Amino acid sequence: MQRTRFGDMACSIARTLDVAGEPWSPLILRDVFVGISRFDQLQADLGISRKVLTERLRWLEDSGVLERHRYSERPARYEYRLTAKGTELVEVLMVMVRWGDRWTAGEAGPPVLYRHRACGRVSHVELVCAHCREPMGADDIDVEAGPGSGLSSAAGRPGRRPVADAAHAPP
Amino acid sequence: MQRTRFGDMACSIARTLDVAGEPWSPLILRDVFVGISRFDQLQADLGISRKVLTERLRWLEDSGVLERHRYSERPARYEYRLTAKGTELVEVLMVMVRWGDRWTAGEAGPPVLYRHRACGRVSHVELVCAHCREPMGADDIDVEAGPGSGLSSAAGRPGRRPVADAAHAPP
DNA sequence: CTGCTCCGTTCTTTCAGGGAACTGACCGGG
DNA sequence: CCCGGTCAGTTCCCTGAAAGAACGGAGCAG
Repeated sequence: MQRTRFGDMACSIARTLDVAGEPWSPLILRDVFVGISRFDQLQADLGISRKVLTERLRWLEDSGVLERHRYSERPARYEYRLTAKGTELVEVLMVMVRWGDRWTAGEAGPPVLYRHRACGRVSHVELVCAHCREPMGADDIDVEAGPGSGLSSAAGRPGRRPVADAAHAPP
Repeated sequence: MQRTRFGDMACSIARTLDVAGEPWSPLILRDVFVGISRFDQLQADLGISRKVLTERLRWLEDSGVLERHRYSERPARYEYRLTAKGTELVEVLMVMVRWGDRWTAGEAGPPVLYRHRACGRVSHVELVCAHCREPMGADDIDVEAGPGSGLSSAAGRPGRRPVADAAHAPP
């Protein structure tokens, strides 16, 4: 957990960070996604302190991103699984992988490859507009105030990025 | 900065987190992206401690994600801009926004809207395969060891996720 | 020369992460 | 029946990083 609470900000980035923003959480989700799902496995694989791992797992469970599933009665044993909410969060990781591969992989090449089951090829993700299906990167959009911004209407003067600091309400 | 260094791990997620993984960095990038680019603006907008803001900006600059541009001589004044590397990192934020909008926005609706310049519509991003352009989410892929994995070849037995813990080399 | 803005340092306090030992329920073997 | 081993945590102390607030200094306006 970070010192400052992000969950109250009127910003979807901040609210996402509030769930999975501190450094270990994305790696925990990655491990659970690839099948490392038990406490000791996670601890050994990540090298995380058991204390912090416990805290993170509880937090992710409380956030509805992971669920704790008892796979053995009587020596009560648990494994963690991604919920639908958590599986969608993995998409964020996939884009992070893409960026890391491009900018930090070095000469060794990417450490992991993704095979797209639909077409059978080793591939990577690309961002497109949900409507026109054309590429939609950071340079292809304008930002506007939405209903949850705390502003009554979009009053930003026209420009490259109409609304600058309306992305999050004042305290 | 986190206690444990992620930059050395053979995992693109960890290496991305090493650059922008601690909680404030994504929000700094968001602000710079929407035009909040000066020190005092950032500090006031985020409510971050000035000390930490200084550290983060240096780190992001050293990582090649931001550049410091002097917009005024003689009362030397600077603003921060996204590099190409940083602009691509914003794509990760866009996917985080998508997730936050879907799962944490509540009844107020999303705080910000993105208008796709190519088609003119308010939209959101979707992940597709770079090859076949079909949807490519967490459930649509298999993971395999890549050249940078530290493994000589992909020896994982076939299954839903062929390579489980080969995603990152052993210590 | 007084106050103001901008962009940071420096200082102290506090709190979360790291590391390692400990618990406790269960199981298998000799 | 006791020993060792596995799994899933819990408890403890120590240190280092974040928060908060004060300070600095360069320039400029009045």
